[in-house]
Amino acid sequence: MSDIPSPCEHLHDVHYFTAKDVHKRLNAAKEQCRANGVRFTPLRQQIYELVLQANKPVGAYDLITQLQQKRLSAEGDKDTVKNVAPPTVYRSLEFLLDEGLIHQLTSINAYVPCCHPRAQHTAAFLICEDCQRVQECSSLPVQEMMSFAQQDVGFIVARSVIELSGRCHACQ
Amino acid sequence: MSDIPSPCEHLHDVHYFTAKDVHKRLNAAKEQCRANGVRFTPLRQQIYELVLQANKPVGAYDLITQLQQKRLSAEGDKDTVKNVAPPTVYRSLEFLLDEGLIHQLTSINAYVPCCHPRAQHTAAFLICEDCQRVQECSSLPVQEMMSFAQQDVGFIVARSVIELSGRCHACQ
DNA sequence: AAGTATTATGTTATACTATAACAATTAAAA
DNA sequence: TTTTAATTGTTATAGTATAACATAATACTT
Repeated sequence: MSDIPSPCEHLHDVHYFTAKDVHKRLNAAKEQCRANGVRFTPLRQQIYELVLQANKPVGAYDLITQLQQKRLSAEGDKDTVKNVAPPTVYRSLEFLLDEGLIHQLTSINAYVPCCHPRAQHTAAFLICEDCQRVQECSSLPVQEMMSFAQQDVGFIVARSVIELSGRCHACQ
Repeated sequence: MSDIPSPCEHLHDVHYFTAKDVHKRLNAAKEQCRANGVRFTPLRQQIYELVLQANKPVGAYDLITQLQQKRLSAEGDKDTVKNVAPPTVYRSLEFLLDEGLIHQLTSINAYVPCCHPRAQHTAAFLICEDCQRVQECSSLPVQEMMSFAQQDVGFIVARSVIELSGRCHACQ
């Protein structure tokens, strides 16, 4: 991984899962979905896998391309392969977002795995414009922002987008 | 304005400028641009004015429509009116962003006036999904997030997107 | 003031991101 | 098994943004 100091236990690279890690995540997701009574279909699993395997945030249309290629190389008969259209991917992304398995990076129109899949949680993202790596942070300052909004301003936060772009420690 | 408590001097509604306020802003912007050695052209001024006059965040294509209408009603001879194409508006928006006169709300693809036009400053935005009003906040928690990223994580922040959507105090 | 360079705007085309609407298919429930 | 519900496929299109080049306006130089 990296030699970035981690003064905060809630700060993580979101990339560079080993094959083993990916496998673990898939199983955990399968289990979580069963527990939640929702279906972790092959399509959803494939898309989650692609997001996990990427070493940088992936765009929806990247996923469309990759999924199409996967289908072409998997299928024997090329003529029966179904096309991958945007809604196919966007719907699965929405599912994964709802399950908290991935995060959307609004500022760059891309998606990354969630470091700690669990109930909806707010998080900040540090996006390196140089190496493209992303760190997810759900630590103190983020929570303070939330409580500031809620308690001091009286604003009830439903959704948050906190994305800081710049240069990560390793790229300086 | 509103009866929202303002525990923080750096918290402001970004909308509801009076005609007088708009006029003041335009003059201030003119002065600032002169000082910076950049040109505050009629087009840029018009677009800034539209952003100031809006009582909610405006999208680029809203501005295109409004600008087109303005040209049609201003011009006597309808045949010589030039069309407003996207680049026309986007380029002026970019200029206004660079000058710090407006902010971009990435999560809703819209633009709002900056409360305190000045050197680039990071700010958080509270976006009410009910009344559409936006509050700009450059107070403590935001600065803490920045210093956390920079000092504790070693991440140099170049651009930030901090947007909290939900319900404002008045809409509860 | 004329000519040159620079900046800004107009124009056309297109890329990229995302969703609506409806059909077909698959899985779950009765 | 039949019915129902959920998922996926398919076609079309909406919405956001930029590339590339032409024209026009402004600033600069002599």
